[in-house]
Amino acid sequence: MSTPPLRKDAAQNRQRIIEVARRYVDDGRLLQLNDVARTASIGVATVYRHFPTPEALLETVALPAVEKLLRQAEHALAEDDPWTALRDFLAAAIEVLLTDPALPPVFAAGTDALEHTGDLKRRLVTAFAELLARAHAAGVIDSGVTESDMTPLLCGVAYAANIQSALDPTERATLGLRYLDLLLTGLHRGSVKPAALPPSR
Amino acid sequence: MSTPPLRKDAAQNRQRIIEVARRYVDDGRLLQLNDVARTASIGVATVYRHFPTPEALLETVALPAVEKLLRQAEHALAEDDPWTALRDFLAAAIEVLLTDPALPPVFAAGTDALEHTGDLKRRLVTAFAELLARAHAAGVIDSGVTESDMTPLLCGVAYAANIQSALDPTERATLGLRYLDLLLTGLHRGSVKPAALPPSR
DNA sequence: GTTGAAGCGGATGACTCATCCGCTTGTGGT
DNA sequence: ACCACAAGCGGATGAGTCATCCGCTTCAAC
Repeated sequence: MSTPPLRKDAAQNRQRIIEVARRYVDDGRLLQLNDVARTASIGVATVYRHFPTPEALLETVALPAVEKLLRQAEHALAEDDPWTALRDFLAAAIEVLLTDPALPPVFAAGTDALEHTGDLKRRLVTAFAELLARAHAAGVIDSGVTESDMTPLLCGVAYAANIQSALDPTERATLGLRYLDLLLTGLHRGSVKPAALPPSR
Repeated sequence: MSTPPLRKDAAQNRQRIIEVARRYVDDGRLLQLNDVARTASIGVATVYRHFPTPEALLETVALPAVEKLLRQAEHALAEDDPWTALRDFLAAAIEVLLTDPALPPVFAAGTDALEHTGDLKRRLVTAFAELLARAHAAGVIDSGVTESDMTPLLCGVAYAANIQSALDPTERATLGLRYLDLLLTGLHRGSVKPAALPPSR
């Protein structure tokens, strides 16, 4: 189960591959393993050994962002008001989803389809479920909405904002937050209209 | 501008190609022009002549569905209550989007990127904008939502429902309607909660 | 320094893509 | 009925991508 530590040169190569891939993703270029190998001046086989498929590589590229999000989820769990906690976390998630092009595919994939991120994402989903459960307990959210609805809905919001491909990433993030606001209004239950999201941060 | 009518055999081939492609789409197979050609027992070049790219073919496959939707939009314009009209049309759209796998790409593409459907889709968007304008005029909808938000939001809802890939198409359509309901609640403005969608057409 | 395991790389065969061009067929004119 | 020719056909083919295999190199434990 546990992999023995990588040889020094191997670890270096792996790192290099990830860096190059990150540039590809940021530039919106298609991740092609042969191509990445050439750019990194590394043998094709080496790349394939570390990452059998483009998806696996993408996943690894996305990993830091998932970690960051997980920290934010845990931070949100410290917040007192369940609605604020949920809302702020969702906003953070949307922002990251729209800022880092590596993330949406990871989010859209089923937890178990993920080789490298699976565990991490499961933890994220758990924290997420907890936030949702608290909101439910407080009665501030539509009771028909389950935990398994949240990831798809989040991806849907991100997807919607991403369709406006003419916009630059920042504008798209803003749009995404606006769409999230719409969704949140739909989700919210309670006597008062939920406060709109703060201007962004 | 106007193309001279196709030779009889050519028209036949074209039709055959579309039929085969339709099967591909319905089965969720990837549309590969060479592949379609082989299945249809038609030369590759013939396929490429009629449809230079898989997208063009897909678009043509989607055409009847777009037409159907356009009719529904026009039908909705006959409805008295602006909110009901908008809501019912959106529900119909979601249902079609989730039922016919050829449609989402066409909807997600910019109106002008479409070779064969462009005109039709523009008409659809126009009817759509009219429905939205009426809702705005009646003050039953969030004033910040513009016509150009609607297609993305619709695609987002469809996308969200489609992520649950384990579900069969019918269940996914139901889920999509539920998500649409959430969105509609977010969109709606007025003293009373909007009536939920009827149980499905 | 030696040794064997871990890792490397690029040549290569399988496969997909889309074009080109010599041949066939439908059609409009006589 | 026949002809002429434009419209259309098809598949062979070159360009390009993908992923594997295996002989060679390098690391690190002793």
